[in-house]
This record gives sequence, structure tokens and C-alpha cells, in this order.
Amino acid sequence: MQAKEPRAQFHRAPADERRLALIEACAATLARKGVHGTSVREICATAGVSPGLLRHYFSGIDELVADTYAAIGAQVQAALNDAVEAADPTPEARLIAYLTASFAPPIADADLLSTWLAFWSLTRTDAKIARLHDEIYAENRITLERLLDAHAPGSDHRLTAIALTALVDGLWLELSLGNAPFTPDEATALAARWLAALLPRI
Amino acid sequence: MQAKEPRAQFHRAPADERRLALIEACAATLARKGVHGTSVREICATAGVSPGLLRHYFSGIDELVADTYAAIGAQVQAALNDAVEAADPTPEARLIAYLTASFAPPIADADLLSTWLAFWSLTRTDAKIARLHDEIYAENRITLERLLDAHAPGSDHRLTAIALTALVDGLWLELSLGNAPFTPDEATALAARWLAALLPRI
DNA sequence: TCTCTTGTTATACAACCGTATAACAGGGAA
DNA sequence: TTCCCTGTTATACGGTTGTATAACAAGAGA
Repeated sequence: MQAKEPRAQFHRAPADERRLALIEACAATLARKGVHGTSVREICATAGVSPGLLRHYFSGIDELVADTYAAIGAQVQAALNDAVEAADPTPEARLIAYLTASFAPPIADADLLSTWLAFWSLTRTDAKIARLHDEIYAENRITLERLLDAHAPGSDHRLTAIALTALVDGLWLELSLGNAPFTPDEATALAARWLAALLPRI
Repeated sequence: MQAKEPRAQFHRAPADERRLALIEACAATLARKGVHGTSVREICATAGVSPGLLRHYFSGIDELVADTYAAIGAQVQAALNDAVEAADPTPEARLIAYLTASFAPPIADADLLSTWLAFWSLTRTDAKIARLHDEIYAENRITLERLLDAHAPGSDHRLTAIALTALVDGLWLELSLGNAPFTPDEATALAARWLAALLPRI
């Protein structure tokens, strides 16, 4: 004699709220389970929602992943901008703040890196993710070039921005990947040193 | 009336050869299809072999992926060492050769990066991959420290090695990810500049 | 030429995948 | 309080996943 299970209770949420919850669950799942372990069912379980609901808000899992990349990218850029605004208002302090924010929370975060790595790897497979990657990195580069121009007006900062981004990314990567044989403070000092080498005092 | 298909022809290969073929097929599949698209059947199809054979040489797909990481890691390290040996025998030339080899084939390669990104992302999920990552990066760091010590004996090169590795990794990443707004030559020049800044002439 | 080992294929299996569909019920509108 | 819309759940489907198993045949040894 099998008693029929009653249908689970639920509550109706505003569309924005549900979309955000699914995006956050997607990011968390990518971080904790990797690309391989991220499925519709896993994401929806994390969001505390039945699997079918995903397709009520997104055309499919690929769209959710892309939207998640866009959201996380905007979130990182916002954290970088916050660090700049919180710094002393001199051009140099703002520049240093932008560069070294990557070595402190919320950017130096193991889960964020895991999610980011998943996106990087998808870049080679998924054309939409690749396009988002280009947009996100272009915006980051433009912001950095603007800060460089405020500090040392007039010259072309394209290569300088590339050089700084590469070092910061490399340090952030090893730092957040775990077991890195250096501290955030050392990373900060290296970034400042690289900046000084690239922009010698006139 | 269905004619029974005859069983496919095959030839028996030495164990080493088959293992290598499967490892190469695994790397190629990770590069072209990503983690998501890499399955037992896909790998074996690439290797031109029936799906069951994978488990004759490896305990499962996870072991094959780990062995592939080890093989690719050794291959990269060998390419770096080759570049050093091909350089002029001065300590400085050997050091520069080691650093800039990442911006030329076979290391600056889109497929290699794709595979490498897949491994990076697995680092957070798979403990065996994480251990391999630590070993590979430790060996890379030790080699670099040795080259640094030959060039500037006596001092502690731990942080210098970290700084150089981070910049080279960051440049290699953006370069191989595609659409990078800089050339391999510019990357080489930046690496040399960073080295000069870190090791000022006495 | 024949035999025997074993590398290889073929097939089966349960579990999972993303998606489609229909039944249900939460909760605002009347 | 009642109604009705629709956000949500439940279930089903075909396809794919990793792995287990048995049948087969390649090719070396006798």
C-alpha cells in the first residue's frame, strides 16, 4: 500500500529574484562541481527549485551559463571600481587600488576563481561565452587604460595595460588556485613594482 | 532480411603505443570539445578504437585524464628545456629563452591552451589533478629558480620566480585564448623588461 | 598449419543528461 | 470568499554517460 506523496509546497517569487537565484546557484555549482558536475538538476537543487523551472526563465542551460558569466563579470568589474573609489583620490593611489584589488576579497576567492576557470574553458567551445569573454576583458582593459592616462597623461598605454593585466591575472590565478607559495601582500608589492618599472618617473 | 554486420577488423598494438594514442586522443578531445564534450566514446572514436578498450589500459576515464595531464605537463617542461639548451650558453640568454618559449610554438598553441584550461578547471574538483598541478608547477618553479641562480648567484629567487611565472602565464593565457591585442614579440619584450626590473644590474 | 593467449569489439545495463508536457496550487484580483 | 492566471512541480521521453561482460579474432609460438 503506497501512500501517494503530496505535491511539494512552493512559493511564487518575482521574476528578477528567481532569475538571480538561479544565476547564483549556477555560479556556485560551477565552482563546487566544475563544468562536468553542473547540470540542470544540480543547479535547480542548489537553488531549491524543481528542475523544470530553469526553462521557465532561460531557454536552456547554455543561456543560463552565459547569463551567469555576464553577471559574474559585471560583479568583478564593480568590485574593482569600488576599490578605486575607496582609495585616496590621487591618480596613483586609484591605479594601485585597481590593480591590487584582485588579491583581496571578494575577488581573491576560491569559488570565484573556480567559476572563472569554468568560463575560460568554455571560451574555446561556446561561441557566446567567447564573445562575452572579449567584452569583459575589453572593458577591463579600457578602465585600466583610463586610470593609467589619469596618472601619466598623453602616452599610449595599450601595452602597459596588457602587461599589468597579465601579471595581475597570473598572480590572482596561482593565489586562488590554492597552495600558492606567496602571500597576497607579496602579490600587491609585485604589482606596484611592475607598475613602477613600466611607468618610470619622468 | 537484415544481414549481420561482420565484426570490425582491428590490429593488436603494443601496450605503450596504445596508451599513448589514447592519451593523445584525450588531449585532442579536451582541446576541441572541452570538458563537457569529452567522453569515453568520444576519446576512443578519436583514437580509432572501440569504447571498451579504454578500460583495458586505464581504470577509468578519470585515470586517463590524469595521465594525460601528467604527459602534457612533461611535454611542456621538455619544450621549455629544449628552448634553454638551444639558446646561447650564457646564463642570461638561457633564462630569457626559458621565459619566452611560452610565446612561440609548440607552447603558444591554441589546442594546448584549451587542454590546459580544462586541467586548471578540474583542479578544483579532482584531487588527483590538483596534486599533479602542484607537482608540475613546483618543478617549473624550481627550474626557473635554478636558471635565475646561474644568472645572479647567491640571492633568494623565490619571489622573483613567482613574479616571472605569473607574468608569463598571464601573457600566454591571453595570447593563446585568441583575439589578444598584442603580438608574441611584444610579450617577449615585456618578459625581458620584467626580468630586468626584478634583477637590476649590480 | 594449428593452437592458444589476449587485445579488441560488441552489447547490455543502470544512471544520468536536457528538454517537453501536463497537472497542480499559490496568491493576487474581484 | 471565490475565481483565475500562471509560476511551479511532477513525470515522461529519447539520447548519452561510464562501466561490466561475453564473444570474437589477430597474430605469435609451436
